[in-house]
Amino acid sequence: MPRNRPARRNDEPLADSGDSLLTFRDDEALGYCLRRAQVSVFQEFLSTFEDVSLRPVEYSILTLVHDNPGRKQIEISDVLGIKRANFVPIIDGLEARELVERRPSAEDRRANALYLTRAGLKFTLAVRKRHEALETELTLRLGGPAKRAELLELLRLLS
Amino acid sequence: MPRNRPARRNDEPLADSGDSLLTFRDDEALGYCLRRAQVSVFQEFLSTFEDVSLRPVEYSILTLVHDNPGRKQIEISDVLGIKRANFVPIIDGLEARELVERRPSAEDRRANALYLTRAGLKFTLAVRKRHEALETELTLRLGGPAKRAELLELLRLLS
DNA sequence: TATTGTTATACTCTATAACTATA
DNA sequence: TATAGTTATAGAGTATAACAATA
Repeated sequence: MPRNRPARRNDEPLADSGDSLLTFRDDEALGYCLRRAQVSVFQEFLSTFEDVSLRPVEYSILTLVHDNPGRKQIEISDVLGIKRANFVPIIDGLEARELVERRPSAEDRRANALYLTRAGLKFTLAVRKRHEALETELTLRLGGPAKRAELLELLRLLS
Repeated sequence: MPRNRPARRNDEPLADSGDSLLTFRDDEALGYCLRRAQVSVFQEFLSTFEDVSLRPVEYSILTLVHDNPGRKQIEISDVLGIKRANFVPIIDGLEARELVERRPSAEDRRANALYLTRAGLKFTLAVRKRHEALETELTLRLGGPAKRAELLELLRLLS
């Protein structure tokens, strides 16, 4: 949704002038603030990886296939909460870029086993490095690793 | 995105059995955890207000118009980060439900001033009550108001 | 019968361009 | 010339149904 106004106190009266700020109770609502932070961090991800055309979901798939080579499409898509029907064109894209390979599964001839190509491995290690730098930057903004851990803990309570 | 697996330690080795859990580094990544929590809380919002067909964006608009009656569409949509073109059908819907009214603006004949109808006011006060209950429930899950404030503070640092 | 990958399709969200009527 | 509201449209993301091959 957002990209929003500087925060203001909700208990301040609304001035009468034409272009005054609006009172906005929702900027203290958990759902709204979660959404705003999530969109902001995702946009930061997008601009960080713009030059290599990498979306968050593709990054997750690459790291997942890297750490779990040979898994079926359905196993990878399940972890990410992506319907198998919607997963197909995403893998199509990664395969067209020769980062990921579909190979017939040895145990189940219905299934595709997913692997990183050599180029995919190199790419994945590189973007993972950049992702770590992004996490470090965000951690700094939060006030250090303890604050980051605190945030992750609280987010987990809502998930 | 998610609806995910029980958390596990990323440093545990991946077992060889066919249906073992996958290693998933991203479940410690800020962006991913933010997204998961946001989706979860939004889904909770949707099921809470399912019987009155209220989406988060509509709730925000109603409270915003309630607290700032007579504002132009562009002023309300700007606060929420919604393009004015996309705002039109949303207001169409709220107007069709007779919760919100477009009235010609006194000062600017290009603009629509937005107001709650009598029914819209009643509806807004009712859903605001239920929203407060939802916030209370989430606050409980976080471990109390101090934890909630902590979370909001950390989210603001990322926004 | 059930599952894997796939196609087709639809619905929501979001983004842009262009039009009109005003300013 | 710029702005408010509107329309049309295109792109993502997400959801379901159905089919072929295989379990």
